[in-house]
Amino acid sequence: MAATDQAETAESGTVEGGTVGKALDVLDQVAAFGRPVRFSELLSESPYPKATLYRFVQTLTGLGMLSYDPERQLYGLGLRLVRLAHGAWQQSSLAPIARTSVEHLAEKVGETVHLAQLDAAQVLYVDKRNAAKPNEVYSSAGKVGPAYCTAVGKAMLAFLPDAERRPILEQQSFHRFTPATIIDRRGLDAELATIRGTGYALDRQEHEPGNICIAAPIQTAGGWVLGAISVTASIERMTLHDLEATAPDVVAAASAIAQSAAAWRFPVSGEISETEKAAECRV
Amino acid sequence: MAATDQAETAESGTVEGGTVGKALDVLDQVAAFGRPVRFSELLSESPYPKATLYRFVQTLTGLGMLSYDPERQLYGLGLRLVRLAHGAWQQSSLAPIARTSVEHLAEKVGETVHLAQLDAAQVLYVDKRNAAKPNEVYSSAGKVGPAYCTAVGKAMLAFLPDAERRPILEQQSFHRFTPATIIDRRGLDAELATIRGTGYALDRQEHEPGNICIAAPIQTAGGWVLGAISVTASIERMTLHDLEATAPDVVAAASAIAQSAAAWRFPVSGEISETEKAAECRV
DNA sequence: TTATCGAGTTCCATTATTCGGAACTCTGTT
DNA sequence: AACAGAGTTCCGAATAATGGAACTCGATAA
Repeated sequence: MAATDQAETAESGTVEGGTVGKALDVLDQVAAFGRPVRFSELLSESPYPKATLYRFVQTLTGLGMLSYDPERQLYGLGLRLVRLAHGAWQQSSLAPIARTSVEHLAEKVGETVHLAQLDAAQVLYVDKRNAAKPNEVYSSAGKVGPAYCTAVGKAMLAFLPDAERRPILEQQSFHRFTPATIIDRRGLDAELATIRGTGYALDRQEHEPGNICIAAPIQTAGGWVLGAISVTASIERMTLHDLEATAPDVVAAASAIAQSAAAWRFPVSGEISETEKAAECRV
Repeated sequence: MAATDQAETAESGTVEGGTVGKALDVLDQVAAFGRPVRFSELLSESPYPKATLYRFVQTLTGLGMLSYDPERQLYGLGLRLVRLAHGAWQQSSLAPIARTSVEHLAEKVGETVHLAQLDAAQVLYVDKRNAAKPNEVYSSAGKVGPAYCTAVGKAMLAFLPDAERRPILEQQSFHRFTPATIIDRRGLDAELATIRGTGYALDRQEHEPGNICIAAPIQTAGGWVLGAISVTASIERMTLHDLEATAPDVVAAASAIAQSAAAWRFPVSGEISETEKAAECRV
């Protein structure tokens, strides 16, 4: 479940000594509860002494990063985060660039499509499209999942340069979600090699019983992994074999996104040409 | 457009002396650009000296709040924000609670429905549903807009207690977006009084030319303003009169949401017993 | 080739902020 | 009336942030 997934790698507590890092740890902690919390609840799980934690919580509340309900004395994540995340989603995620491709794929295969990126050893879903009931987008954007047992996660891991993959693998907790979950490094290494061979990754009910997925990595021309796109199906409606038949579509979607990304990134830094100057002059 | 809206009240620079506040100011600054930025661009608009700003940017990048593209030397908002915002949206926004009502309303009136809350003197859109093309949800969640010239903003302002409304009004910049925009305090006060009379607010192309809206506040039994829900239409498809005919539906949706919210807030914390119930009634 | 310039980065003594133990205030309980 | 536990405030000590200045690196000019 979501709560379990989150707890998995959440403990990688910031190695940062700074005040800002500590404050963000507190935010993460509130997020980990998944519901508004009492001060004492936080305190009991916090490495900080009462007065210190209290100050943090006060500061964060004052800054809008936490919300506070004085009635019930409950702290929750603040709306300012939603505002900031909107920008993050637009600027740093593949979602806006990939939107058309995601929709295309969803319509073509008639199943749920996910777009994901790596964030600190975890899979972060940044977009989702369900052909049948095309809603609930936000319900998924921002969710996190394990990298070692999801199709998107394995697709990304497989094509990562060794130097980057190693530290990420070391942070995985290898929890057995289902009987099919790969829970040892050796097994995963083999799986990743296979994926490198075929060009796409499969999730054979490794994360959630009854759910199978196929995913392809989104890579720049230079081989840099930007993210992954996947199709999810229920075993009640599709066999793994059926799903594998969509591989060409998934791979095609992934490379279409990669191309859009390349086109998008080019003019970004290009020494701010005339076009951008005009737009920028007046603020 | 969006950039303008944001710039309006964004300058309310944190009055906080703390390090965390300053770091968040930097985040806001990056957000204000609306695109990845060079260090020097930030520096030129920052109150901090080079070394200080540099350290902030380094820290934030290390913490995942900013992303950095070494290739092009550009900083953007980081994906960690997306992760946190997911929690914020679920915990602190009305969106999950209101979802059914929002969809209901969208289907009934066949136009775009917005759900908004107040965040630091600005309107923050937390959900959206377009009956025609039921997508693009995230494209709207997290967006901000002016409070004084949107239907949702005015609906909330009108029903806020005096003590809360006053400081918010003082932070408004009263920019004239269209000829219909109300740009003086007196005019706005009169408008708010009218809204208190009718129970709903109208936007007569005050923010965007060609767009009209109707909104109702979402209030607890005790009169606390939680947010607002609105219907947006284009003048090409609907007259203001047509739109006003939906008022009962909008108001009904708002009160349905308020009721769900009340029900939701009760069982929130496990060990709250009889003692706190009394406090609740008095809101 | 060498000088120049600006962007980005590092250093470190000074300064201001954060830290956290302990004491205090409420509110509800024994 | 005494107690208990959550939440809050205080203040000297400990720590982290500050920012001027110096340095590196590329690119452009002389």
